[in-house]
Amino acid sequence: MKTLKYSRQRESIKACLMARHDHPTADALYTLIREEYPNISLGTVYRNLNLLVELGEIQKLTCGDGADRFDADTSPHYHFVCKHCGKVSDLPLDPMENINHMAQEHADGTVDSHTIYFYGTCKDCFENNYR
Amino acid sequence: MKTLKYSRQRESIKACLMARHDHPTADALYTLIREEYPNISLGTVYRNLNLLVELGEIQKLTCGDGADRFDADTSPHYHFVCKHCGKVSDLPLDPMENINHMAQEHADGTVDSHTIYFYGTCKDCFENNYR
DNA sequence: ATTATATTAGTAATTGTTACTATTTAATAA
DNA sequence: TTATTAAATAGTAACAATTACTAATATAAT
Repeated sequence: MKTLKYSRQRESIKACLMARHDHPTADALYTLIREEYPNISLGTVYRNLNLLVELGEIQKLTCGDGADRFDADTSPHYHFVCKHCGKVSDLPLDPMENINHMAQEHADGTVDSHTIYFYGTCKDCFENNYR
Repeated sequence: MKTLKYSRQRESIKACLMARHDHPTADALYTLIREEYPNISLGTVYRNLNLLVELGEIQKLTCGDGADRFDADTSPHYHFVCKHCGKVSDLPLDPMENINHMAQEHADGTVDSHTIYFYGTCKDCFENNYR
């Protein structure tokens, strides 16, 4: 079987993601990590992010704009996406486990999870007249 | 200003999408429409789909797997995504307007809409032992 | 019919992401 | 400590989804 081996790069990627609350894209993380590891490759960032997702140590966010984003907080929670600047922020709203059961009643299959993205205008964009 | 001009292709794209309930990707629609317009181009399909989304006549679904999907039903409703085969189906669950207000209380901005995707295993995949 | 402009087909370019490969690194055994 | 094995890497190429470009065509208005 395939056993996991330590890698400085992977540790750095995870540490970097944990230190942030802005849900960076793979490319944004790549730029950040290159300050510490100037010749890390973008493929290494992607590979490790996907691996960490598989291990359940981080989660991937697909919120409709271009690139996927990553979140070191794996507890169930929701996100708020600004339609103007694309910023994604955590929404400390209690997770609604019950809606899986509500959906189950109408679904043609077994429901076991859900994602919710809320869309609107963030405070910054509102104050700056939507940029 | 830019005035809209009729196009057979656009009509065909919309009609084709309205006739389906399986939320096809742009490429899937392209294949379907080529039966009627054998030399329509993929770019035309993408351009018109995006235009129809802007006009509010259809909606785009981004459910995390590869390509975006399109839905001619613009009324607020939710979707069920099978984690095994990727099939996306409508979930006739009453839209929860109230959760925008719930989110509003915790969001750093103005919330005006949301999307929910439910994930699980569809009946077909379950019966076929997950393929 | 003439004109103006939106739309198109076809193609090239871009973006986000994954795959490939020779080299390096980490874990293990001798 | 050195030798062995396999995982991870950097660098690059390939890929898939989507958008941009352009000359030709279709639509609407004059």
